[in-house]
Amino acid sequence: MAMTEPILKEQNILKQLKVVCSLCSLRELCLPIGFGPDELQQLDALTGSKRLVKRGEHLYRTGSEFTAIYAIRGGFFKTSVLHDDGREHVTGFHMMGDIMGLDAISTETHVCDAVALETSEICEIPFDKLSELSMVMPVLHQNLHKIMSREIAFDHEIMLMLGKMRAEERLAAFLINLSQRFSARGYSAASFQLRMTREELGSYLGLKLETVSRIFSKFQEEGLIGVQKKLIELKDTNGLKRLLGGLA
Amino acid sequence: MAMTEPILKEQNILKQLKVVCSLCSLRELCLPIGFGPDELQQLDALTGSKRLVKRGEHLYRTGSEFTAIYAIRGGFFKTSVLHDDGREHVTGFHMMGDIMGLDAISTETHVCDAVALETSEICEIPFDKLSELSMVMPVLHQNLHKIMSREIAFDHEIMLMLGKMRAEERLAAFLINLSQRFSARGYSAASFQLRMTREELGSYLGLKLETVSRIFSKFQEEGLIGVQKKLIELKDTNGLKRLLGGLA
DNA sequence: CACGGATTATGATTTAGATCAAATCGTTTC
DNA sequence: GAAACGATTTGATCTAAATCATAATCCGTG
Repeated sequence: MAMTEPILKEQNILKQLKVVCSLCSLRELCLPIGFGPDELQQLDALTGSKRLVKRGEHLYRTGSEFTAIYAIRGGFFKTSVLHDDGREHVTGFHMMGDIMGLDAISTETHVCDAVALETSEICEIPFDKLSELSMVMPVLHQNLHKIMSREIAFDHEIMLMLGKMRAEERLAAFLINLSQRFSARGYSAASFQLRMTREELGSYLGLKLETVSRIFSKFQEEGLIGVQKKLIELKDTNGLKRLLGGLA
Repeated sequence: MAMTEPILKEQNILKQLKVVCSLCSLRELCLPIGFGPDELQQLDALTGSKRLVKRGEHLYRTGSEFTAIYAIRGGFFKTSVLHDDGREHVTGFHMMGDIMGLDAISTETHVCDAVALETSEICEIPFDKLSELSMVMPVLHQNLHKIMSREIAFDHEIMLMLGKMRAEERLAAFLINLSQRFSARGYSAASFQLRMTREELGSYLGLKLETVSRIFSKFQEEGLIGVQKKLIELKDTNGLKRLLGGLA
């Protein structure tokens, strides 16, 4: 066993290497964006541990042990922090191609809740395995760095939004960003279904649900968007961008 | 040359390896916190490229090429985003032991300005060299992951602050956090000098400078803190923590 | 050390968004 | 299909913080 195990391990690593190479060609470690259907099928085949998370279910919870990061194959998640007094703050919305759980590497404990807003499919990437692989695959940990770096830069944009923008600017910025993210994934940039409630959206934007609702109505009156409950249609994207003025 | 270069390169890497090993023992890659004077001296000796940045000078600017990350040896920095219309948003304050520039890995271009708020000393860590080294030093890139992960988690806390807290809560949270950071570095937790203006602090907290000033006065009246211009004395830390209520 | 610009403190007023309230619409459940 | 609950819209009022305004103070520089 002492003799065979290293060899087995080597073979195992090589096999995984191949897997991850494909993954990487599949656009930077599951992550970035814009999977075609073919690529998704590849992804399925490669990452053995695929899992279904039903609407309302937790992918992980604050305080639970960090063992893996998660690439979203399809569906929609929110991440949030819950407080003693019951208040919830939504820290992000995550969709196909996004990676979740990176903020837990430092403490090895999850620091937020991740909840599926619709039934979703994720691939679980055990972090120890990923670390092992990145040692023999420089590209892999370069990509991991990039992913985390991007998240930091994006968070700074959100901080800017929360700290400097007025309510209308925040909602406009959100709609434009969401539209771009859908578009990058091959969906319509002009028309999409919101997966979160007005309250969750308000929590993310630092607004109350009534304010979100009012601004949706106002944007609709002004012909900027069409709103039918959760179905949003961007009718005048440039108009929305103009709202942002000097910001973003 | 084709024969000797690989050997030279190998030697070079080994030499740097030693450097970085020491760096790591020096508390996770320059970074974490709490350098003693001895450790700092070691640090000086190890990282050849030490640099002085005078008060008001830029360490890097938005749009400039990303070549290195920076470990602060001493001093104080702010990072900020500047907008077309002249508005500035401060995204963070950074002190001894902090690492700056990680948000630029993704785009290979800096996405914010870093300005010294007092004359500061930094060690520049060329990123290509660091990447090279992390390939032969797993610990190194694990630490890099941890550092970035921590930054993401911290940013989420700031998002919470900006999105959910009232002005007094924000300032209380800021003072407590700053106190803890000073304390972790061996300085007094109860008494410290602010390096930023009320305006910069307001920008960071999503408040106007007048509001910051008023709340400082209010906290002083209530006996929570002492304020003499930039010198802050925490007189009732528990009182400040109580202000945060359920949050943080 | 005196000048001038930056920084801070504080008062008066305004306002964006929160809060309170109620009606409507959807959707899940029995 | 009716009841019950959650989500959304819209209106009326309130309030925390912004804005406007004016001193007072600090600090760098000639």
